Amino acid sequence: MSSYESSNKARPLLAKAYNPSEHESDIYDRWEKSGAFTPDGNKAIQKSDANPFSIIMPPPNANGNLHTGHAMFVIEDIMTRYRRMQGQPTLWLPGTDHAGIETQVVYERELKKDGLSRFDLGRDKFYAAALEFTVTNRPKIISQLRSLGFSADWSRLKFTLDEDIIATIYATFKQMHADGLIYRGNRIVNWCTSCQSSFADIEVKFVDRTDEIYTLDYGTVKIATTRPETIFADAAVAVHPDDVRYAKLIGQTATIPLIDRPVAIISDDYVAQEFGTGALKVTPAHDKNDYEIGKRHHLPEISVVDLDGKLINVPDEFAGVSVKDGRQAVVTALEAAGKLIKTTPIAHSVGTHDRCGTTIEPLITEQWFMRVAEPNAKVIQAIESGEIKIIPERFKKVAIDWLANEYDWNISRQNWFGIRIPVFYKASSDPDKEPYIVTADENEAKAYYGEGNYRAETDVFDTWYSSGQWPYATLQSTGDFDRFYPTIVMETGRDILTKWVTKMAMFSLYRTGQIPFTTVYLHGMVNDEHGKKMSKSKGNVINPLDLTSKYGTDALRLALTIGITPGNDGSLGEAKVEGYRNFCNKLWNVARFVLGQLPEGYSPTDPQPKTAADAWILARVNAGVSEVTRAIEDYRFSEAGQIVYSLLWNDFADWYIEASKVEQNANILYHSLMTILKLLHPIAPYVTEAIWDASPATDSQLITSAWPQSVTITAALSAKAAEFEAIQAVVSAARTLTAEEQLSKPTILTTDKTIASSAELVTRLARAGKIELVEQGRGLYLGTATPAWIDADDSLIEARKHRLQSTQIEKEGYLKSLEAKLANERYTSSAPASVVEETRTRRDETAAMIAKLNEQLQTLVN
RNA sequence: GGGCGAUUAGCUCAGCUGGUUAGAGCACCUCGUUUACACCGAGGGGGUCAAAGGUUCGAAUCCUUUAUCGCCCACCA
Repeated sequence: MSSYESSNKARPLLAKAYNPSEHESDIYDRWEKSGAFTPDGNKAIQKSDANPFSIIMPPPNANGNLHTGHAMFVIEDIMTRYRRMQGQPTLWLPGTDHAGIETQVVYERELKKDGLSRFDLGRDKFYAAALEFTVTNRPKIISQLRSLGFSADWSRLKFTLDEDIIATIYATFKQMHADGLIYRGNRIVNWCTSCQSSFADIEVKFVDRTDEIYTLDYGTVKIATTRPETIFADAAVAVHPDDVRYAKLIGQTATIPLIDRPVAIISDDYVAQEFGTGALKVTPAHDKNDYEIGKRHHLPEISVVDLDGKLINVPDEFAGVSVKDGRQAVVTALEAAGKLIKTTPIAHSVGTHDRCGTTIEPLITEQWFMRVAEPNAKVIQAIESGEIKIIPERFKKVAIDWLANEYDWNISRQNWFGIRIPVFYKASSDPDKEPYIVTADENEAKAYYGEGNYRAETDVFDTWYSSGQWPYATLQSTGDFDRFYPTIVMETGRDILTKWVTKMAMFSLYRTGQIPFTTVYLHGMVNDEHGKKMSKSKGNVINPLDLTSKYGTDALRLALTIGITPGNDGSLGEAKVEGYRNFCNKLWNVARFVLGQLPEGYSPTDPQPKTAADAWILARVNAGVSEVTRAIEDYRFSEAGQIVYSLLWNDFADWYIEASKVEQNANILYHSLMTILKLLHPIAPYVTEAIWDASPATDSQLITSAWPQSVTITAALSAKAAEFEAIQAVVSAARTLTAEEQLSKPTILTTDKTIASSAELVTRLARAGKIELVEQGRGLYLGTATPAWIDADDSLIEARKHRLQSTQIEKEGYLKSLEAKLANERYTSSAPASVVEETRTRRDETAAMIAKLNEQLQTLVN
């Protein structure tokens, strides 16, 4: 029985080199048209008891361009393709993200070209226009993803602003609100004056900067500050309760310079005695910590910076000035008033908005918050218990630490392009009505408040509030929830572990009572060829599409798989991709050879080994199957790639194909090639499919062919395979000697009948003239376990004398160490038996080689 | 300030729970038109696994300390 189906569709591989662009788009179309990307596209090989496999693709920005981060989705494709071939119902669900604030900024730039701003359009029109802009752009990123060969089910493509997705977000908000997890508060938040919105703590990036710290005269005390422009917002001066210097001042007042307003001197543990003067000006409205102090001491919250970053509620001369200019002006005024005691440079870190780099202004504004403590606790439990597994494991701690320490989450944003928070406020002051109701339906608001008596919330959700619900929102929308939820793997960059992955887990446990995925696989960042971070300013940004157009998609995919480990940064350079292009070409030519050898009308049958080489390659391929399978199952994709690489090139091409030029076994050639194609297909889908397509004996596509199974190798087969290994050792040694001594067609002598009986094979592989079976060796000993010599005259032996001697010394040293090891009883008793046994074998082999070397050197002495 | 990671051949990196004389690709050197492949073949050189201690029969791998680089977190104005 053959595992291969028959057909006559073979198309010869004519091109001498693999040309990716000739094949890729055709193949992709064929895959997609056949339905292979859909969950039951592998119906023919689907096992009835197989577990469904699903991955949700992290949705790229619909307005964005493909970068190396997206290219890393190749890991997801590998898993998807592997599972599909394993006969599991498989779903890789793609989507795109409206990317609220980013898109808004980009689209405003577009508007600016026409001399317009978003205010010219108004909120609703702007939203509609930005949405249209996004929908128009979306096909670009999708086609870029497709060009990378990603076998996602595009028929299920979702968008973060799809109506049903939004409905899910609304339902979650409503439920959370009812459960008391959501509240509205006038609190200090991170405000970006450029984006005109508040942001979550995690979106604040601290950058190290050197600024000036000013020591100011507050009358009774001196204070140190980096923000003199906010002195007008001071509500108190705080000192540490244990600070003897200030003990008697507590309860008295200090005087804010320039405006001569007295403020209380209070004591609070927060103050660091050793910092500055040990006295802190407390500005509740413009500093997060001061805000907390203010709450503890019931201090007034005086705002002196507005939403545009301009000074307000300050003396006229500073009003309306930016924070930066205001600071300078205030310093000048302080100096003139003799209140500036000193100015010193200080290295500190300043919060900036991670998207636009603008310095964050802590301001008090009305925002929506979510209480995260309780929901997060459930996530921590799921991670700690291992219900959610994180690869690499060390990120478990990162995730847990983050979840345990997260403050209430500011979920509202003031940008315009986003999902509006489903709330209506009453416009009148009717005391009988709630100040706001939670609903997305305006009719409800109308019915509740009465026509004209309500207004809609204008804030939108933090983008992570909606994307955090992506797994179940999408699957519910496509009708796949029951079959594919929870998903199996979430594969994403380790940089959004806290921002996104933890949120998904939190929302999912809250809404579905289940984890959203069982395994989180985190990839690191892709750096340039020197391991340096890619950045526009350094000009070392690599565009994956430049590489694929030059070297083919498979080459890029291999480069992003091999040599890259989870959680660690990897490097990508043109040379690496070029190397894998060469590999693809190697495979192509191997296939050209193999397919070219098959007889007319060839129909494969089960491979039966005849020669030692046959047995050897069967064993190698079989081992490859089990190793690659295990590596993929264990998420060791780099190793999986390396194993196939070496199997194809070092084993199959370098040895077996060469051997097959002496004695051919079509079934084994064919079986080996087909198996390698399957093993490589998840990583390099195009070239493998192209070759599969040209193979004579199948009418199905490789993408939906069954993953190979490894079998138990019989003792007889492995004995036969060992014969070939002996041949390889002799051939290699002969080659080395031939090359080093620049011999031409030397004669190989051996006392081993098996080697001698493979005369044609050995001579061809070793480029030897001939091989003779002899009773007694002569000439130059090859140093192999199987006795073999190069027939040589004394001058050559003399020339090799030093080499022989150094080899002898080296071997003897080695032998000594092995013997010492075996003499050590603690070694023989505590090391595993197999390890000890191996040591014994090596000792015996080494001893045998030394004996022959001695023999050889003996003759030289004479 | 705390935490994490990295440090292995000239370069970029593998090396799973400690067990052959430490690997790969590229680069380098020497040969080679053996018709599948020069996007190739054969051979070669190159590493005291950052340093110092420790645990162990055995350490690149585990522990401690140090150094350098990188990342994350953090409320010191």
